[in-house]
Amino acid sequence: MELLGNKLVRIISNTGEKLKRLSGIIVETEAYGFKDDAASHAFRGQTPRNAVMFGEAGRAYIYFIYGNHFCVNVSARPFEIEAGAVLIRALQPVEGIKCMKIFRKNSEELSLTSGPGKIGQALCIQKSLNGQDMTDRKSHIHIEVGVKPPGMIATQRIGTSKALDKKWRFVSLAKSKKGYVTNKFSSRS
DNA sequence: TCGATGATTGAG
DNA sequence: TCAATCATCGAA
Repeated sequence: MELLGNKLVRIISNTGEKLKRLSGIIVETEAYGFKDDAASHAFRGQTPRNAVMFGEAGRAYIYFIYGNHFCVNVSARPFEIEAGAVLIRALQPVEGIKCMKIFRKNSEELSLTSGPGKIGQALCIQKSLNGQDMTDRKSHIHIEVGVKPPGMIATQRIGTSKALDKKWRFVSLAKSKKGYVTNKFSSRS
């Protein structure tokens, strides 16, 4: 996927002190489409929550799930009419690791951002970031272009029971071996 | 309005 | 294997 290897950057301004910069290399993503994709939030049409998926590409789509977790997406539309987004599932932490550990309550580096909800915690993601332009380096959450990893593989998606035939989960093979990505490769039948 | 549910995580 | 936990959505 296009996003793999790029850097997700989160800038936080707390207590009026200098801006803190948290970032990580994107090592795992999942794509979600429109009406042909039953697992997508956009499947049933546009709602206030998924409006970003129908808007301009390159925006942040932040949503709250399971009562506890924030997930980060980048809106993307493969073709004019469609809606869609790419869920960022895992990062390799780069900047502000110490800070992330605080947000994540002192966990190990490998498990800091190895899951969608964990990224939400580690990067202090809030709903107010929804709709931010992620192509603008001034945004408090944005993408910086990096180097594409050599080995990328596509697998079945995780965490949803719908449209399992679509192999739209993309991971960087090298990073997955190091343990930076979610480790549920086999789903229970 | 009300009830079901989910692109998850962490503990048991 | 299972509970936590709540915003969102669709049906009533």
